[in-house]
Amino acid sequence: MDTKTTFGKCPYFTSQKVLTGKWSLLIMHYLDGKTLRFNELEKLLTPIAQATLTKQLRILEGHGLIKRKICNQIPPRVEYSLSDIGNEFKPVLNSLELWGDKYIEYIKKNENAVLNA
Amino acid sequence: MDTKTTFGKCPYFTSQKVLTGKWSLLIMHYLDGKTLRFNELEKLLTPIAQATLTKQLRILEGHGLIKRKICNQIPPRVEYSLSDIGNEFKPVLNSLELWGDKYIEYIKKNENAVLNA
DNA sequence: CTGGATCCATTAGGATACTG
DNA sequence: CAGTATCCTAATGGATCCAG
Repeated sequence: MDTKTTFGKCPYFTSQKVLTGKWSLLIMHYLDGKTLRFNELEKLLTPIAQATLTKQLRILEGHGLIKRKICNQIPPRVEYSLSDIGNEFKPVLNSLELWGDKYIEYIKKNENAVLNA
Repeated sequence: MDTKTTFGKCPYFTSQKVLTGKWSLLIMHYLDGKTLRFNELEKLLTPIAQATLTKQLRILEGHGLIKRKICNQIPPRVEYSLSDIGNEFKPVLNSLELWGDKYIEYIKKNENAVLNA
């Protein structure tokens, strides 16, 4: 069992491959139900570097999770949105958000515990 | 908004921080509902390197997601299991598994599409 | 059996400058 | 506006050797 064998077979390993990247979850979240321009994503993800955002978007697009629509205009306009399989990811985002909030609470309690110790 | 500001506030950013690591999701999955020894995890995660597994476990433990129980024996026995907050992660694992399987199907269809093109 | 300590190769993220 | 190209640094994963 090597990486290539596992990718495309184990759902966890495959997910982890797809979700690598410091910004991937946030991008998926922001595009959830919306269509955003490069510019708008950049602002939402401040302080992300422009080049970094481009790379992350290319990766997600390469994995088929997001769509890229180019409108030939001056100035250029490029719109990003979730693909079909990207939309299927919504339940993961929801459960992740719930857990993330619980975890943040857990951290706070833990900090207090440390302070009280 | 910088990294420190966001961590512990945005559930997505926080989750991503916690879930970094090539093996974290798989470890969480294997420990879901079970208690496993270092040795057993190592076999399940083949071909992971011993040192890598140790590091990943320390990271997850540091984030409070897993518990480490040391049984003073010869030979040594160390048992890993999910913590309370780690157990709360179960819904994420479930939705992730569902999506992962869908995504694997998607990849297969896509390969066929390419072949038929 | 578990895992610490090193060292190394690869990758990821980002700063910066430039372009249609 | 939405990139591309380049270079740089930090972080990650892993191989190897050693130890209680």
